[in-house]
Amino acid sequence: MTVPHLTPAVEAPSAHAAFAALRARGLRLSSARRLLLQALYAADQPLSAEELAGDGDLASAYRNLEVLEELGLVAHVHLGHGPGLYQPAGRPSALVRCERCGAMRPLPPDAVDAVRAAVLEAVGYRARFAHFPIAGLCPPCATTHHDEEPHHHAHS
Amino acid sequence: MTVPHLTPAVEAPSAHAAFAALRARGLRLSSARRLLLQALYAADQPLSAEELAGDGDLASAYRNLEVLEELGLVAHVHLGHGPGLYQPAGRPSALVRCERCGAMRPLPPDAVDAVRAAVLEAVGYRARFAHFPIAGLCPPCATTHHDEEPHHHAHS
DNA sequence: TTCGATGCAAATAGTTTGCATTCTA
DNA sequence: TAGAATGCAAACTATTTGCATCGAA
Repeated sequence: MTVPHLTPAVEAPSAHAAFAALRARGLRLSSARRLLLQALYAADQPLSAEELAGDGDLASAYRNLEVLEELGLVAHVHLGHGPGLYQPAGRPSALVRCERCGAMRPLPPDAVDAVRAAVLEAVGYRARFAHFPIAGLCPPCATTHHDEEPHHHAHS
Repeated sequence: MTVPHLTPAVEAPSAHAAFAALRARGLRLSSARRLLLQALYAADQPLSAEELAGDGDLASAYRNLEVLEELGLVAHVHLGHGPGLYQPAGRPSALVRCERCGAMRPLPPDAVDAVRAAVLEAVGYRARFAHFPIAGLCPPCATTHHDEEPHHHAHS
């Protein structure tokens, strides 16, 4: 097991680079792993273990994602509800997510810095948004009357 | 069902005030509900449905918490993993939580304002920390070597 | 004496684990 | 061919739902 909480990211820029990183660590490149990594790098958004597993075994997908995360090749995010979502390490930055319609947007680095500074000064914590996005309301949802329909698909 | 996302809080200041709010809505004050509300108001920290249910039925506890939340009497927070935690509405403010040891601290209002302003300016979202705390590392955990033991109990 | 609320059981979603088998290095 | 990784089944946690019974108003 040994799940390091702050693994220094290996950050492979592509599926093939990730293959190499795997071999370098003495791990084996099985077809399941290859497919999973290809799906991961091909996606332009974080995907669930189930989506990444495709037709393959879900348990294996979770096991592989865990390994890849320990290696620092992969990172996951927890949205409000639903499954955790995975993506290549390095991409995450900080996300802001609408609690009402689920719309997500990356928070620009300077804003991240401002938030970090405010939190650090106030309580001494080093804020991290890699695993949990900042929750809020997007402009349309914030404007809309509170008892109407959400603008897209609803979450909590 | 009808789970409003921005219920204007009724905010009863005590268990008895909550009893009154229930009756005012034409709802019944069962013993299960009384016990749950008493546990909720007696606690100085958010508790899980299981903790609040005690010896009583878990399903009923969830059902009651849902009702109480719709009424605006109760609010819940999602920590990293584990069950959702419930507390009387009005208390939540914004929490900062250590991803490593789980230590939580309230974020003072001026810091909350600073964070909200930064997020609003950057992406136009109205940040809310009622359901999901800000994740980060507390001072001791941030200092500690990354491969050592967490300072308390570990989470993700 | 209603109908709201309960308690138990069973279903669901997301994730993890045990274990015999398969396949990579 | 050793042992890493797989695939299937079963266990687990958090939560929800169906339904017959009970009890508060």
